[in-house]
Amino acid sequence: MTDTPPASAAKSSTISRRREAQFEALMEAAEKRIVAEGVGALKARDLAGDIGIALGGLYNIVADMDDLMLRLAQRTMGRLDAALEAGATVTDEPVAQLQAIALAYYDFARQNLQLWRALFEMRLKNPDLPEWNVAAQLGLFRHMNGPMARLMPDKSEMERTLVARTLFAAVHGIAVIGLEERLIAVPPQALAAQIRWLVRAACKDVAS
Amino acid sequence: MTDTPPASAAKSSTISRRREAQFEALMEAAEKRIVAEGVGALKARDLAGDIGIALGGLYNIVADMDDLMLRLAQRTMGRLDAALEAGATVTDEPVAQLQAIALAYYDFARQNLQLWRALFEMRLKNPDLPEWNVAAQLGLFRHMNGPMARLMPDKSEMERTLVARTLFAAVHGIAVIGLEERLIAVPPQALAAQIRWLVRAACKDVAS
DNA sequence: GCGCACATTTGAACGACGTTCAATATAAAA
DNA sequence: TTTTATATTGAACGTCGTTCAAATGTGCGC
Repeated sequence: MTDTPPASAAKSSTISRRREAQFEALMEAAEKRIVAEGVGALKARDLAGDIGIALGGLYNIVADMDDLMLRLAQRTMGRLDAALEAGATVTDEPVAQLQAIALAYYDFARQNLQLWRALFEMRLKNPDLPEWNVAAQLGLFRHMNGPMARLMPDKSEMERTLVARTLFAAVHGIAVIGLEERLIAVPPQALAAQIRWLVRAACKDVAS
Repeated sequence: MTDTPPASAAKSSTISRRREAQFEALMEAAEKRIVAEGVGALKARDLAGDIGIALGGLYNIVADMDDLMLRLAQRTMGRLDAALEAGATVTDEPVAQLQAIALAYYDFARQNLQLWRALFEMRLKNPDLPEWNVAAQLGLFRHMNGPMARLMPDKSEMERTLVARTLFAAVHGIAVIGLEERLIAVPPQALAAQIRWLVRAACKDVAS
């Protein structure tokens, strides 16, 4: 039994229709619970009850809880990817584009707080992620390729991706610290302004 | 039984000498296990065995596992604070000082990877932290006050702390993403260069 | 309709976990 | 020594993810 990719478009035989429906119901139930109580509140028994199957039946839909969480992460990253895509297409000035992507990331995190948190807070028994999950993560950076190429046309691609990752990571850090409710809250608008400023400052310095 | 502050310097009566020694042994055993296997591998039974007491005896030393982890976090933050302090005193040029603090943070994270990770990865039953832990977190920012004041003398203090937090968060994000071994590794030296660059770029832009 | 092979679903049971608490051992006081 | 307070113990409890033999359901040739 190998690692099943998220969506196998191969055979839609009626046999697995039921399974797909169960899987979808499971995902939605899990997302509801995460949104309501955080990723730590995901319990096998609760989920089985939510979708009306016996406890053991969960393991016919997903391999285990780690698998469940990785699928959820995949969904969330899919939505995040769409949000970044939308952010990247509102303008075509490179700096403004990078700012829009950064703000789209922050807005997504804020409006999907628990699901976004679940991306990092899930503690898997097996520490190394399946390739399809790593690929989805790395795929998020692709939205920066365009503006980065126009911003630093003389630099090597390696250097560009390094800078892109640094920018992305910095914005991620600002979101993480800023949305941590255990510390003093900073107004969302002020945080957005900070993100805009940092991206602008970094771009100004790096423009070759 | 109220929340006990980390170090009560009040009475060092011989009565609690034993307890202090047990506490110290417990902390060291816990840190060893975290360093070796990560914070997820902390088990009450293992720790009790490590320091030679019965399982139930743990709850005479710490209130519960959450308490244990918060104490560990306090220790780690103490060391981190010292590392930042040391970084801040190698020069007195504001930008270089901020860069040094940022690099000290990154170096600490790299050289104390698992303990540093435990600061964020611990999942507590009770989500809100005790005041002494929040205070320790916020205290880490104080090393930036000096250089920030010299860098932006005309801005309000509120604005300065906001920028300081943004910078800190950005560096934190770079460390988090950079030290995540599940993604493609970036050489530590390159990451350090990125941190230096970002701090420099931000300071250049913000200098009033 | 009947019987048979196969797939799916079930829920009791298992081991690991954090936590509790009556029983026991140890130390202090009288 | 006897009595009282304190510290330690480890069996037991509830919760968790996971397993698996048994029960139930499904499709098919006759």
